[in-house]
Amino acid sequence: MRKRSPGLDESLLTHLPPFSRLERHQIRAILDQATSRRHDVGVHIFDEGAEADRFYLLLDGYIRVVRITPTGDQVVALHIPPGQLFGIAQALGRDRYPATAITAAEALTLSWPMRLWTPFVSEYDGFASETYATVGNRIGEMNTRLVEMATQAVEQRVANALLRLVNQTGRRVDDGIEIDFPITRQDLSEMTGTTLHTVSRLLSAWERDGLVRSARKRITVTDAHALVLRSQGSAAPDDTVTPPR
DNA sequence: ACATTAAAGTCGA
DNA sequence: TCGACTTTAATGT
Repeated sequence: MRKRSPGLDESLLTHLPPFSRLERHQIRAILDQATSRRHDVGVHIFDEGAEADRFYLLLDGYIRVVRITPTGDQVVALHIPPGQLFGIAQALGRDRYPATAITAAEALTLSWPMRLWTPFVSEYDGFASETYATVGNRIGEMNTRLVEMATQAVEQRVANALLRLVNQTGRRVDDGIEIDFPITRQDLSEMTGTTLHTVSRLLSAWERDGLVRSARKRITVTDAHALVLRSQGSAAPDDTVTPPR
């Protein structure tokens, strides 16, 4: 199941930001300490609150980072695309995972024991600065989502969530950009703090207007520009003043 | 403007 | 065929 990975090619890591400044023999050493693993879709790689014993690099697939409330409601915090580290509790000064990581699509990961985190940071040039940069980006994204939640109407939030997804995980297809992993109305509602019904109605309306095309678990944005307009909203929120033209 | 409830339709394993 | 997913409409706040 889980296997040692001396057979992995160094080129797997050479282009990725955390490792891009390293020598070949350094990457070899890193790979030799890694465990590689394939995960089916929908499995928990680690759970919120569990002891953070390993950190991970996503080679392929997608990870959904989720928090679960006592009543069982899920909130999707963010999605991790291939090439990024996750489960890096140590970088945040934690010894337990702050959220749950679930595969959004079949995934391939490398992982290392968390005790290697400190040596990696001190020995490998650029590792720390690059990983803190991605941590910063994630915090920035969560930050803008916080503002969206507080100020924007549901249609704008869902439009923004969709746009982020196509930007981060979109794949070009003939008639637009498709989200690269299966995603349901429920998932989208959990990302935007609304219900699956509202998401369904919005997607139906957008499909009628030719902005998106969707089948079950598949969403393609066919007119990103028009969707950007929806994400900015035409109607002003209750207590804001609409500036004159 | 949006959630909730209810019902029914559709798709895939 | 069954359950997961989706849609639609009616009604509530």
